[in-house]
Amino acid sequence: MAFFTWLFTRHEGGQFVLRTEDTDRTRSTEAFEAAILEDLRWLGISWDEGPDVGGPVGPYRQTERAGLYREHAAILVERGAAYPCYCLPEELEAERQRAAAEHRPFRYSGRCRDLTPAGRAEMEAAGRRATLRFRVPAAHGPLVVDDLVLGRVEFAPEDLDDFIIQRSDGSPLYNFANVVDDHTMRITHITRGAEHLSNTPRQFLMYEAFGWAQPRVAHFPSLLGVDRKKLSKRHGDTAVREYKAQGYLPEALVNFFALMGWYPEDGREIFSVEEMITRFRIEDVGKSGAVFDAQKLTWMNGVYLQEALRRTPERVVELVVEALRGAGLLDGDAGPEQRAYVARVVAIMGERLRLPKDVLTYGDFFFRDEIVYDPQAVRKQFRGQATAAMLGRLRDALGGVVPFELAGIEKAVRDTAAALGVESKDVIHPVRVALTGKTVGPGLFELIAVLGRERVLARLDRAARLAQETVPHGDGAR
RNA sequence: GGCCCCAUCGUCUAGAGGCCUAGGACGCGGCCCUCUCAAGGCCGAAACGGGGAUUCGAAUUCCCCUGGGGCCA
Repeated sequence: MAFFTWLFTRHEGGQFVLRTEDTDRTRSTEAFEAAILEDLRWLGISWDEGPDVGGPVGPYRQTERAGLYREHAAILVERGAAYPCYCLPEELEAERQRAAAEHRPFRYSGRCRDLTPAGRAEMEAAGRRATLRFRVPAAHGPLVVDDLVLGRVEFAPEDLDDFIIQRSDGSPLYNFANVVDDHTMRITHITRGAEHLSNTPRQFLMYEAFGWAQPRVAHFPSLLGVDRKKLSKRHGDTAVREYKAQGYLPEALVNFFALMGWYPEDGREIFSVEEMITRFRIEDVGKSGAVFDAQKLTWMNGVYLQEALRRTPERVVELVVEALRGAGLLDGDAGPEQRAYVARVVAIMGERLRLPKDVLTYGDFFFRDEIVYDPQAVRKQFRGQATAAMLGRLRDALGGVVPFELAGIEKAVRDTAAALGVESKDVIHPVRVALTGKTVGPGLFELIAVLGRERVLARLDRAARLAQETVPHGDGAR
């Protein structure tokens, strides 16, 4: 993906040229491009030239460069470095099948390589439309790729078949289009995924045919899914969208991506974009593909969410509002009042969040009129009449707390426990269940203050009735 | 199928001949702290794919195999 290219150019102080490679027309739409650019921007990845901002060597969309490719294909044909091939896909497929059946490697037969003008005319007359094939030179030394990440890699030219550079409809193939683009855009360093390594010798051959200097290349390790298969482009791109929608922070994503294949010398894992750029060294990039570990990403997001909480709590509030909306616990048009309420909630439980949606597991009760009692929690903390009585007492105590604030609330709870001759926690736990329906969540006193007297008293009442019905099991647990 | 790349805990990785009893991080388990959970602190389980070779000595170099991935089809 564009990520390492960005890191590399920013570190080296070069120009990052973004190009839309949409020769694979089946899945290329303007909307698709716009979405990708938007995601990159959201991640904080910036470029100096590209389809949206233009630049001196544009246009930056391959579909807008069709003429350029045709011109250059013509040059190769003129030089004899490429030739029209009239073989039909079905014929090629048949040859391939035959090769497989006879257990020998499939090579292009070269049938059209030395077609005479008369032979070509015959094919044309038969209504065949030609693709263009690149003629791999017969006697050529080893093709050496001196990769910035992988080191020296050699390919034997005789292993390369004459390959197609232009489809019969005149559209260019990826490999060819890239060579033309990279040269005409004066690209000095090609940085791309490792899956393109095998294309490199073919591209070098084309550079030679044109008489162009070869740029440096760097192949970064691929990102793998949990199945160890390479994350497809589509897959990876939609992933960013999904993480964004789930409330992941872009800085967490960027930090996480950086660690996929590259580690700073001192082993630190959390660093800012600035640090990342200054410390990034292409020679430290690993060679093996890395599996995307969603759990670690989530952990890292927690780290950044905590930082955001300290620095810009309103940003966390915004994220939490989105999560609540998504869960249907907040109106679509959360007004300032509701936001202020969410802010209070975030203030007392923000440190528990790794993802905005964690608000649902720790604090959904702040946003429900009817809270949901976790049966297990009820069974564990409610002891029939005794609990009901205790809740009633606390209700009365809380009813008299003025102002309804932390200190008074805590005193009321602890005094109730003392009056009952039990430990504070023996009151706190059942009360938490009574007010929230669960055994996990923010501190009880804080939560009571945020909930407010009215709701607290109502929930205590309701819980007392529930507790009464909850007869302790005779299982000897206590 | 041919060619190419890769190979350390489940995952991301440190390690560039002795510093390795293989280190860190996420995750996992335990303990502590504590009103619960989370966080935090401490502790723990967990890896050099296999076989040769070089060397006084190999995770580290070389070869083969195996496995995974990719490109071309």
